[in-house]
Amino acid sequence: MINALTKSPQALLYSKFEIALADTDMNLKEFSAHLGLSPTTVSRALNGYPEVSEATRKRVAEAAEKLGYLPNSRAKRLATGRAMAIGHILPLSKEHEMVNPVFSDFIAGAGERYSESGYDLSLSVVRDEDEADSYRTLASRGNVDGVVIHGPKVDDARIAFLQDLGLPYVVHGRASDVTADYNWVDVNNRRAFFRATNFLLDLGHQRIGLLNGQLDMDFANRRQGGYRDALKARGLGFDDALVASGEMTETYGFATTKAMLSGSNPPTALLVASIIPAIGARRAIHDLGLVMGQDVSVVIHDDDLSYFRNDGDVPIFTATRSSVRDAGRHCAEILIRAIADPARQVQNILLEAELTVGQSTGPAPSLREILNHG
Amino acid sequence: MINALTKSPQALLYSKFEIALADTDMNLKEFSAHLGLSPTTVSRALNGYPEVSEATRKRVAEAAEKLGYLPNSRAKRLATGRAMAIGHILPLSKEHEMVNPVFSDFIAGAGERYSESGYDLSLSVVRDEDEADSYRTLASRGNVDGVVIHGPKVDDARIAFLQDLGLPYVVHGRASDVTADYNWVDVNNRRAFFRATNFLLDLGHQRIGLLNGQLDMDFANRRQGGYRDALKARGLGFDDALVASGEMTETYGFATTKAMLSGSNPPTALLVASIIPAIGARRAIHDLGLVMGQDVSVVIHDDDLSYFRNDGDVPIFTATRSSVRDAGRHCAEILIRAIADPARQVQNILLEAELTVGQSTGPAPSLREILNHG
DNA sequence: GTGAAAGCGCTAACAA
DNA sequence: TTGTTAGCGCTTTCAC
Repeated sequence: MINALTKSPQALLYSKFEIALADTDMNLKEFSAHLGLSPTTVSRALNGYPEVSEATRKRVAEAAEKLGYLPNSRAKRLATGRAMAIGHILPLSKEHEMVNPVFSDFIAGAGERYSESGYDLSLSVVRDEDEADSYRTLASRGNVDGVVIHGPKVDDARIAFLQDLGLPYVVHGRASDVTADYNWVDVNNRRAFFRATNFLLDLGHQRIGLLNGQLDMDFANRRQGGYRDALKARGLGFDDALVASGEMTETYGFATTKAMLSGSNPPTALLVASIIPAIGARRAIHDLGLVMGQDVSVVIHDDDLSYFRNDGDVPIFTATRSSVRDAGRHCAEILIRAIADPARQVQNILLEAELTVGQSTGPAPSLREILNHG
Repeated sequence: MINALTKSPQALLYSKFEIALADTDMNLKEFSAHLGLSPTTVSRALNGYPEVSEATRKRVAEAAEKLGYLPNSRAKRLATGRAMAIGHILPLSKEHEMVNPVFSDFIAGAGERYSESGYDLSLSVVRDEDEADSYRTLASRGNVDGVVIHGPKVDDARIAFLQDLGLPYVVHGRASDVTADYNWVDVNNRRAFFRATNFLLDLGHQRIGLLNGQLDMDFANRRQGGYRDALKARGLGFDDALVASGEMTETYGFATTKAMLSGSNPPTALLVASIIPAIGARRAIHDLGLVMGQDVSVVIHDDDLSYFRNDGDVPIFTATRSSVRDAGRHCAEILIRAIADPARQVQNILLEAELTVGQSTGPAPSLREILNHG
């Protein structure tokens, strides 16, 4: 097990890393000479080509393992013409420097899938205004074989752009105003908010405030649609004073909640689109001397509460709990297939959100009951 | 400005992307032939070699711009033997699937620096137990020129391992038990918690609860040291019942706070190591019928509150506010230099934390005053 | 100041 | 089933 070839005594202390280091880096030519085979045969054996005899393949695999031979990926990439990397572009605007935490989870899901297929995940952080250039450069220099589009706007320009570029892509989310067919993976935001609104309507609320994200973002737009549809289905109108949209920060939640509840005809319930502004909302309610879950009912939606894991003992409502990580995995899968077969039909995945606490159908439970996990 | 070479009519609609697409991908041979120069000269011109005449350099640069010639990075990487990529490994353990949101900000900072120097950021998500293998593979296949170590443990094994591997690296944080010299960028966690504790001591508190992270993590260990030192300096002992450590979730903050405040000799103040458990702590205080900032003083530490931006109108205390993004930038800088000059002396950067609300020195303000931003 | 030629380490036609 | 040969698109000696 332990092989102290080039290891320092210190490194030997750590069980987790007690594996022999490769002697010295070796290339295919040397490795194949060592085996008395041609580089071609060895390459074929290692890459699973069918024309290699099983005996040879086994011998090669064992020797590679034993000698620690790993093909140089730079050479492989040049020879095959494939980058073996997927690009994720993280645009950073000057106004909101904030990075969406959900991004981490998505990346984690996609990353797992990539490594199964030997793809690298190439992350570029670029200013908003340089985004187009980045895609072009990525494609032109052959740095990536495909990209994932994050945070699509309602009329996102990147889709047409990448289509023209001929670079395979998947959209995490959708762009409602783009009519073309393209690969996407999205959560059913409309339905999630429809149900969350219904949940509050079932409790008897008539005036429900909505704390939404920025409306140029497609997901926020769809969420508002779900909210509006639920009200409409009960014959209730859409009151502008009860609908806010903005960047989802704690400050936003605080200010908006305070303003709504201090208004002339305040809402009796709030539907908050993310846990972050909900923190601010909770504070605002408290500051006004009101009690959450009594004076004001609150339903929180969040795409992924894993970080805020509450194990059911914290009475915040989760209108939906869809796994962002799953979305990442799906995007990766679709993209890997699209790269392998560019003529492939586009694929769309619509993930349904879960209602984790309470039910939006059946007899309406009292808010107190739900707060006590009834 | 607008050049519709190969663009679809649809793409033309979007002003942000109204730049001509490169005709078709062109290689150095074609490009240099087009210029009536040898590939060698063109390569030299583009890479800033001194022996090229200014006239030629200018002509080449302009033609490259005009024709949209970009060198193929796969070929470049093979020829130079450099990956032009930095690896970040994101270990994912089975128990806590959670991805640290701070990671996003760090990555953003580092990424900006990387792109200035043409480096890619290669992000690998691997299971905890495969981490060593990942480093080895990354190095051996030549996928990256260096790596950043995240979340070091007190006696982190990766440092010795990478040292043996000969792969340049920087540690984001430190490993207290590792005596060797190595590149690191860290925040002065000890001092931050020393000051935060003093802040509460100055307000007259004698029993201060600490909600800390997992103690095998180096940063948590140092934080506890700062807390302990502050108490010691006032002749106060360390009460085990007042010190908790665990994964920083909302649940943890809720349960720990409830337990501490329900104890026989409860604390009058809490020092919470992150905003996430602080959300749970706030709830627990409220559940017990206590008022935060009156019955219990709370100081929150957080490495980066940018996401929870409170603009000073939300009375949570920020004991420190160091920019994780800056740390990322520094790490990138050090690593890029280390790659360029492997014989370079190690570099260490210790960032000081800021106290953004209140002061830990001078006359102690009343808690009410501070809550009202006095 | 410029060019010709030989790699970088692999893959993939084409032969055998 | 295995080997020979010619690239992939750059960089980089070495010669002019």
